[in-house]
Amino acid sequence: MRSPCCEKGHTNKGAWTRQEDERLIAYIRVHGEGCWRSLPKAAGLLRCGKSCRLRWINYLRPDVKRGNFTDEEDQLIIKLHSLLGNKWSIIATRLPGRTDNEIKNHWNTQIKRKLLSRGIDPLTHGPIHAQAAIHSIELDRVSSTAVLREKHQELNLELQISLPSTHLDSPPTLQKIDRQVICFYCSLGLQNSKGCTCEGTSCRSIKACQSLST
DNA sequence: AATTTCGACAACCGCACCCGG
DNA sequence: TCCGGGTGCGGTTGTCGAAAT
Repeated sequence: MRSPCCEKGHTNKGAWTRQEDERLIAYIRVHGEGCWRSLPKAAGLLRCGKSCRLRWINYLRPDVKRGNFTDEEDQLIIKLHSLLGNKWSIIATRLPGRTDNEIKNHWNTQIKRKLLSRGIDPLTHGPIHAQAAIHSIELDRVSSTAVLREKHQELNLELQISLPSTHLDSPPTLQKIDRQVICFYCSLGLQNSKGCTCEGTSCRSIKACQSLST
């Protein structure tokens, strides 16, 4: 059994106070980020390490951009979400100053609604009426799975999460740039990401990925 | 003016992954 | 190779202020 990340009985919860914020900022200014587990005690905070990390990353970090999202940012989020799904941390790396939590909240409260109002399914990024078609087909118990498959093909639904048209001639996660095959994640500048498939390809080294992605 | 509803966002929780021993 | 601690991620909940009734 894993020990809990903190002694719940001795930690504060809920909104952070100004004093707590100041303590955390002061501590990280001196000691830097890291070792979140021991940070609260060292900084004199009655908080769990996770809570400190979250507070710092999402709110106190000096490079956090606050304020409304621009249309350009919205478009980028929609585009990245259509490619990556709910990989908020990866999406956040493409929006300087924005945190994964902020983007996730913005998606759930605003972008989702915006897409729905345009008749676009926020999950598939395809038209909503096509989703309804799929649903009705799936409910059709009389049909065999083979028939279902046939129907899906007939519908030619544009519901697959696919690469932008410029990448359509490439396999799902790989695309060709300058005649070298690099993985899709690296092409987005996401070397080191979990989805990176460069392992075992001509783009094996991170250096290679970085030089190709720039 | 009081109450209710809704939206935005901060924070929490549990799980999975990574890495060192 | 396995195990356990630390950390990060994504889903969910809680809270608070604004708008509506």
